[in-house]
Amino acid sequence: MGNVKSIDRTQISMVTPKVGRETSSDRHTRIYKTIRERISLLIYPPNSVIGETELAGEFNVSRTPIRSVLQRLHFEGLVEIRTGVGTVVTDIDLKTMKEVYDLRMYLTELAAELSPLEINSDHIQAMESLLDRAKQLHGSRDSLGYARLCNDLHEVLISLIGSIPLREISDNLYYRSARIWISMLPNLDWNQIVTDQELETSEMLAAMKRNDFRGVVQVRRFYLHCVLTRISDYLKGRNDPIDSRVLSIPDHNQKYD
Amino acid sequence: MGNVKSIDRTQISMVTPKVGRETSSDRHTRIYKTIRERISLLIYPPNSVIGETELAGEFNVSRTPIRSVLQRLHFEGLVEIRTGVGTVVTDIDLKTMKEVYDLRMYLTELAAELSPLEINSDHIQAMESLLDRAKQLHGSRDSLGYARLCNDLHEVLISLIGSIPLREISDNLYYRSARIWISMLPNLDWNQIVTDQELETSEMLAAMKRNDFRGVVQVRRFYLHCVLTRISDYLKGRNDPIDSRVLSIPDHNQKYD
DNA sequence: TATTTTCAAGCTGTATACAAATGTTACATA
DNA sequence: TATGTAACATTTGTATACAGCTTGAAAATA
Repeated sequence: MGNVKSIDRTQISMVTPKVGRETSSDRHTRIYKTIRERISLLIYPPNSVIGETELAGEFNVSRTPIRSVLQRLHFEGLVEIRTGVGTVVTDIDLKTMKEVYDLRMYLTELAAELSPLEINSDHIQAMESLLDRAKQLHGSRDSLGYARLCNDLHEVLISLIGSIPLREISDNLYYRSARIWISMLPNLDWNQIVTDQELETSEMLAAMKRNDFRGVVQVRRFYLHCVLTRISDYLKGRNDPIDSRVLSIPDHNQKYD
Repeated sequence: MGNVKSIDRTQISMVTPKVGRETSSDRHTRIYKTIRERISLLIYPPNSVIGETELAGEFNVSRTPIRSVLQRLHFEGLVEIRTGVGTVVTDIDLKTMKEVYDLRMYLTELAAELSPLEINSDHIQAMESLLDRAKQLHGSRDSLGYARLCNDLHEVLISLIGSIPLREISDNLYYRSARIWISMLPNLDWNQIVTDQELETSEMLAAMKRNDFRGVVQVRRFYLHCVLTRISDYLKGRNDPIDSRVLSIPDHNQKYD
């Protein structure tokens, strides 16, 4: 066996670089999550252009690491990189949206079958916090707060998925479809939306207190069904022909700044 | 409305660049598929190191486009990029392998439910060709030919999936798990494997001739179940403790060349 | 005036020099 | 002999200059 010194050395070399400074990979993840969140919150709305140089300046790096992040977002379907133009936030067409929501509904149920994790007090506390935030949304029409709430709820739910590949796929599909729902909020009944959200959260919380993951995912599946129905109903209600572009309601064509 | 001339101009500008030279995106896809195939065929075996400079030389580009491809393969879990070391082909641990196979079995059935495409004569012809190739494998122990056959069968099957997100996910999961099965071939009964493959293909072909996509995916699911069972059985039969590394049979630690 | 052409500004794509990290190997030393 | 150390070769990570492409506006032209 090794002596005490060699063990100490190993421990030091394991700890030092983590505490000391941010890894290249860590920085990639940080920038990636930041931009992905901005897309999901419509801070970068669909069809807006986000330039590499601009982001490089903001995060104090060169274009190279930024390009790495943007290419990843491109592979995941969140942005489109056009030569000579810029990196454009994608705008989901109707067919893809339907496909993604259908998939999410199936995979949500699957999450309860494929090695679900134990529900612990941390999860329940997180959900209680989310329920509080849902209740506070009734007053003002805070779309951004609602969007953040959706993201955080998603975060709690995927943390219960034991299968890592399934968790990654669920995460990807969520961010691929979330923005379209948020984009529609201005045209829908705010009180109804917030009430639904509050109901969903409280029913999930109740199921989690019974340690009933299947109950949780059934609530989730029903919620997704409702969202998809609301979107379809709204699109049917509009008179102009649906041109496969869903989000032409606000004017998104100008550059973000 | 625009006159004839302007229409002509549009058509020209749409066609010319596609025919003339390879797009940057096309080249990315070509290199990506090439390297991914090499990984799936064990030309780059698990734990082998593939250097950026080496690939850059082979494909006559600089490191930059190669890095783009390798990062994509990294996001998809096929390689691990280690600073100062190189890009290493990943070696799946037992738990992840089980998770991926379980997922693939569920998603295979889902493919028949979610907007399946029509089975046409092209598909049937392709399958008949695959069946021929399977029959010819009986004589010599051609692992590489078997691996190519598996890849080509996979290609036909995902071409029947109408839902594009589901197709992409299925593709990704296939390449994430395919190598481990190929890695095990030297330790298994060759005739049994080839017979199974021939049977799977012929049953799928029969189902396709009935235009029975559900039949096809049920054959596929059963096949995946058999593969998973074979892998588990083999691992149980070995006496050494399973150390979460599955593929320690051949010596993969040296560099590919 | 309407249309075509030209060109310039701004963006992404690529190549490359250099920085940082890793692992090995030789060497000094207890 | 065993061990710690330091130099070195090799690899990935980053910054940056430049090339190629796209778009829109100005200028030329029918």
